[in-house]
This record gives sequence, C-alpha cells and structure tokens, in this order.
Amino acid sequence: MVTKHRSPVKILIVDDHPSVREGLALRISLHADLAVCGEAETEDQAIALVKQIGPDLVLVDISLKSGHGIELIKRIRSLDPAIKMLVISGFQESLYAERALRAGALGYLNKQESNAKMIEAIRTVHAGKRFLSPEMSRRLISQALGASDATKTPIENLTDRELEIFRMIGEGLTTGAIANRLFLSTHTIDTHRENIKRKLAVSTAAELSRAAVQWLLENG
Amino acid sequence: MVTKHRSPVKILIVDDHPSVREGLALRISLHADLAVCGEAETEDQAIALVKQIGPDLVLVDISLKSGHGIELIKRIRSLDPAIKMLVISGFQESLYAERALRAGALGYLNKQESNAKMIEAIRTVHAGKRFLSPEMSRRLISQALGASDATKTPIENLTDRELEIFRMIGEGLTTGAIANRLFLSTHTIDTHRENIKRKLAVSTAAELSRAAVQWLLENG
DNA sequence: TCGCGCATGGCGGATTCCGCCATGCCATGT
DNA sequence: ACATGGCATGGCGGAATCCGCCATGCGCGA
Repeated sequence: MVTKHRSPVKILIVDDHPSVREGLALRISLHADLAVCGEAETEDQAIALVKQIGPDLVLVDISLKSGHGIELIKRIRSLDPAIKMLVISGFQESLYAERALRAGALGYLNKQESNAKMIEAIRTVHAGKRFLSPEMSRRLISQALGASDATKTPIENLTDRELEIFRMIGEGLTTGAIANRLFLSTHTIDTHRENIKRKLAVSTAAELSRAAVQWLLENG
Repeated sequence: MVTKHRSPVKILIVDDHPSVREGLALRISLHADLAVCGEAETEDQAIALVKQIGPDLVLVDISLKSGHGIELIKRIRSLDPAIKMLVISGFQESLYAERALRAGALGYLNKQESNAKMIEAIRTVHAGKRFLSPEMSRRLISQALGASDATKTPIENLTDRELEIFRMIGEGLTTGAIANRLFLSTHTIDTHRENIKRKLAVSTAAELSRAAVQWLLENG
C-alpha cells in the first residue's frame, strides 16, 4: 500500500451509547490527521458502513449489547483484513481484551484512559502496531511463556458464544429470550447452558443463574 | 444585544468514564441555557465540588463503582435539598432506579436515549418535576396500584416468609430445594414466588433470580 | 362480625431443565 | 492428505419448573 501523506485517517466509531460516540468523535476531531467518517450503533449498521465507506480504522466498544463486539471484529476482519481495529471498553478485565485481540483487533484501550492516550492508541494501531496497556502486555507475555492455567478463572475457559450467553443469563433473560435475541433454537441455548454449567462446575439452573448475576455485577 | 437572560443552569457531571463525561458535556454545552460547571469521577470528588461550586443540577451515573451512586445522591440531598439530581444509567433495571429516586433524585434516564431526550430530562428536572421513562412510570404505577406501601422499598414490602424464600432464591436454591428445606409443598413456594414477583414488579423467573442474587450481594 | 392480609397448597398448560446424541465447520498437527 | 478435536448448532424425551388461577384456614384489626 502507498503511504498517504495528507488525507486524514478515516475512523468509524461503533458504540451503542450516543453520548459515548459523541464524546469520542469530539476528542478525535480535535486532531487534523484524524477524521471520524461515520458512527454506528449496532453490529449490522457497522458492517453496512464498513462496506459503504471503507474506513481505515474502526473504533469498537467491546460492551455492545449483542456479541460483545467480538463477532463484529471477526466479521470486519473477514471483510477486509487491512482495516485496523481498536477496542475500547469499560472493563478493566482482560477477559474481553484477549478475545478481542484474538479475533483481530490490534489494540485495546480502557475508557478511563486520557484523551492523549486514546489518540496515541489510534495512531499506533493505524500504523499497524499493537497498542496494549502495560498490564495487558505483561499478562499476555507471561501467558505465552507457559503458566497459562494458573491465572485463568473458570469463566475464562468459556468460549465466546458461551460467555455471551452467560452474560445474558446474568441479565435475567430466559432461555427463550436468549434464543430469540440470537436467532437460534432454544435447544442450542440449552446445550450452551449445559456446557457452561460443566465448565463452571455448577449443577442446577438456579446456581448457574446465581453465578452469572454475581459475575456480571462484579465484572460488568 | 441587550437581552435580559437568566444565568444558565449550572450542571455538575458525575461519571467514572471520562469519555462519557466528555460526551455529556459536549451535548449539554450546545444549549445556551445549560452550562457544565464541573466534572467528578468519584463520589468524594463530587461532594467536594458540590460544596465548592454549588451546582443547580447534578447528573449522576448510577453505575459508579462504589455505592452505585445511591449513597452520593443521599449525601448531596442532605447537603442541599435544593439541588436537583438526574440519574443516568446504562441499565434499565428498576432496582437501582427506584432506590435512586427514593434517595432524592428527580429523574431517571437511560444512556441510550437521544440527545433531545436528555436535554428535555435536564430541563424537566431543573424545573423541579419528575422525569421518568415510560417503562419506569408503568412499573411504579402498577406497583402503587398494588397492595404495597409506596413509602417503603419493594423488598421491605415482602412478608417474612416471602423474604426468607427470596433470600434462598438468591442463594441459588431451586423451588424443590426450598420446599424441602422448609417442609412445604412446591406449590406453596410457587405461590410465594408469584407474590414476590408481583411486589418487585418483575415478570419472569429469570428476572426474579437476578433481583434476588443482586439484593443478597448488596445486603449481607 | 366482617374483611383482609398471610401462609398454605392444588390444577393444567406452557416453558424450561437436563442429559444424551448428531451434524457440520474449521483449525491444527502428523 | 488425513485424523483429531474443539466449537456451534439443534433434536429428543422425560422430569422439573414456571405461571396464572383458585381455594382453605387462621389471626388480627376496623
């Protein structure tokens, strides 16, 4: 690819909170080399905009209602691997960060970070380099070096899909409601519930619900 | 121009996400009759700023890490009952919303709401009137029309037996397990569950479970 | 005495739970 | 190239639960 000298980086913002989107857009627009080229509220909106305007970089809020943004990241990567993605999140939990990075994002940023840090992250990711918090880096490195099991909680052994459903259980959704929201059979949700229960070592639906609500309150 | 204008409403924003604060501040600053006079990240910071600058209205994110903002609302009201408070939240959960309103907030707004809605909420609350979502209003009204005492929290309207069962639900016990422990028929537990659901204004078993776990975690 | 809240429990249909199995996909290793 | 294994999807059948309705009895206050 030819390096572009003057045209600003086209950035697409994906977040389901209008206030967050506006805040991010404002902060970005203060820099001449960056330009917000669109905003999306949902995963489908985001995909449509990616196809339509072909952004250079997508800023994804990982705490989207459906799919946690992980699915969105996967879809964007499969659409165009050249598009850089930076994940922003309110969770300090590395849980989502690691999944997001594995799915194709180049960087991970906490919402609490300063404006300057965010701009730095955007520029770093746009240059094709990873941007991680020091603690994230440390954790991933130590994990790569071997001692992966010790630091993992049972929750981290859940697959992306399982975690998504686990969160919905924690939000108080019924099996049917989850199936509807994900356009899946209730049998599928049943199976996922079964697998989650096994991984978390709980035996009844009531215990599963309790674990999900508790985890969500502590980590959401 | 020699217009005789009222001084703008002084608004203090309390939220632990800088990006959310900036987004809110931007949206507010577009209106001449409103002015952001300060931002706080923590409960203590908020109290200090309230004492220092005496805002007309405080915008509180209910999902603060410590105290869920409820304690903050109580403290501000005891400092100066004239200060209006509007609660914003990413969650539609009635448990916190209702507590917030009872603690002294005048309005409750979901983060997903449009800019116009938020400005409307701010002006309504500043005028000393309540601002609630249709959903919240419906719940509170149906609750008021029920046989419950509106001056108490929903939980306090539970009978001893109901509270006992509510706690067990929160511990993750199934209907059958509760029946066994109390030497009662499962039908009896069913009826109690039904009555508890009505009093707490929730509609499904999943929501009941969520409310029970949440309440148990917050109260011994 | 009358009513009302409270605890108890039954009924029937809808839904969910639970363990089991099957298929298809894809990444990984040999 | 092929085997393996993890992941997502979803069907089956019996058990349990949920859900709204109703009924009984008891105690307490108007």
